[in-house]
Amino acid sequence: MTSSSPPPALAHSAGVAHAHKGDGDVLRCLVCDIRNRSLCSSMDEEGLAALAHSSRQLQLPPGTTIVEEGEPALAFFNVTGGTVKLFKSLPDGRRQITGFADAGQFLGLSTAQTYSFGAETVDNVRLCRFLRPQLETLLSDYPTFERRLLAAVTDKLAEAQEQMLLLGRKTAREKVATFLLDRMRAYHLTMGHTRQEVENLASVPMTRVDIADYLGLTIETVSRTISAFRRSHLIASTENHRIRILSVATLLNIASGQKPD
Amino acid sequence: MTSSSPPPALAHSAGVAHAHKGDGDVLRCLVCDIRNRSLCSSMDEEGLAALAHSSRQLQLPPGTTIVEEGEPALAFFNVTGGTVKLFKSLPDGRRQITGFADAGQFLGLSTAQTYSFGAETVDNVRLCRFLRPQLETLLSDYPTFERRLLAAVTDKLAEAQEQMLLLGRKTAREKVATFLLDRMRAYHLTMGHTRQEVENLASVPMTRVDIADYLGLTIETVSRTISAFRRSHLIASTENHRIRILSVATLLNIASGQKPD
DNA sequence: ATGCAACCTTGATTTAGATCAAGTCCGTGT
DNA sequence: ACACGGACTTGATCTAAATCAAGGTTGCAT
Repeated sequence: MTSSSPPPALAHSAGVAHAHKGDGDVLRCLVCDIRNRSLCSSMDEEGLAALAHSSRQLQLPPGTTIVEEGEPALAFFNVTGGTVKLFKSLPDGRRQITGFADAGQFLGLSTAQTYSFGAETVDNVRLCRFLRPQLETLLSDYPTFERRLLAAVTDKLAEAQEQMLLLGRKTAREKVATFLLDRMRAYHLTMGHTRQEVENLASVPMTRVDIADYLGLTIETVSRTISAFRRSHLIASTENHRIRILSVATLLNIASGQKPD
Repeated sequence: MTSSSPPPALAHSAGVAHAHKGDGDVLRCLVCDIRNRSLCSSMDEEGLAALAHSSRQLQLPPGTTIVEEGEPALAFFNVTGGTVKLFKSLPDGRRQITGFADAGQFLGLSTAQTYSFGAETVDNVRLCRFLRPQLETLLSDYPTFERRLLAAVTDKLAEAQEQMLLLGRKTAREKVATFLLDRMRAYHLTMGHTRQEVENLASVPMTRVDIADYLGLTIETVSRTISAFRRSHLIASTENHRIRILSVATLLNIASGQKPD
């Protein structure tokens, strides 16, 4: 089983310290470059002003705690840059990362009074924070926004089901192949569709520990499997947490459970 | 890896054949006994009439296919009796059951044009079927219903994250203990809270194959683990797919990852 | 009441991935 | 330039759960 070292755990207040003023700039959401890949695409110009008014923008360094398991669920977040990991832990430190939220994804929804999961930045992260009462006002005032959120949560649920299939029934090899393809898709989504066929890059800002805790493996198995893919020329490492995928088709076959290599 | 034999796979039409007329009885939802444990609790009397008008009630025998992976997502369902299993499969037949939907639970939400999962009855199931356009009308006409659905999907997502922790990081023993406690809670929820402390029963209508495919184990490991619990007097088998839990506290300890037995 | 088929249990053996154990690589600060 | 620490890789060994292999139980249909 894998555990992570105790996180730096900056409190909410630390995030607030980094917060932009945000009171005057009704334009913030209007000029947001990833708006159309997020919930906010459901808003007209007036709605965007309301969003800007209801939220504060935070800029957080790697390893910052955003949400702590069991703490009161006070806020909802929209990631506008970087990557966040969401996780659940067992008392002895075993940890399962339940997802990575890249730019355009939301996090922090809860019907309970407390969060049932933790969230921490992987790299430098920008996000918009909505306090719960403000979010609820938005949902009531903008039915298209609420409908969009319902669709987004529904998609997250389908993703979670796919991940359950991976965790319960895929081999280490299949898990890693699936992960790399997912990270390629994440990269294409956030970078826009510029030259995606030419590049086939996957962004992997997280450590081996995080990957292992996401796939239900150990870091050694993740490392060995990636090495094996590299030896087979299915992938090639590049600079800076990037992996180039040399054979998408083969990796797709592996990821979906076909025999061949 | 585990696979299931090809299911009987009655088509939608089979379900329709069993359908009640439903056109006249505006009272159906009003008199529904599990209404308050479901989405429908968000509706006033007028809304309940609208629900009855928008849905058809189906009665399906064990092993009936409700939703087929990859088929057009035409309907949404509310389970009013019995237990449904939801699953995803790999091409070679490996299967992961992503959840069991007992009375009061919904299934069939999808933003995609097709279902990304399959659903099949475990025992005798009663459910209400809403076609997509009808569901969308209801969501638009009854904001409290939509809000309730959002909350329900959010809860399902939290459940899915809990299951990812189980699949990725729990031992066989911990998985089975968690499952038994979950089934006890499911039983208490559907049976009302009559004498729950006295009884401590879990309803387990599904086969070992289903349990194994839900927990990411083999049937042999599930069987051995349940036998071991019985030998340790943590549980006792009773008649008819019921298991009596003799030591909830110990099982809770095991389920949450503490060492002892 | 008997026979079949599906389901479940138990035992023996194997194996994928975990654990244990060194290293290597790389970026940062001095 | 160098050494310190964190992240990663690679190899050797171990083990929890899978696989293989019989039986046993149960319930239903004749």
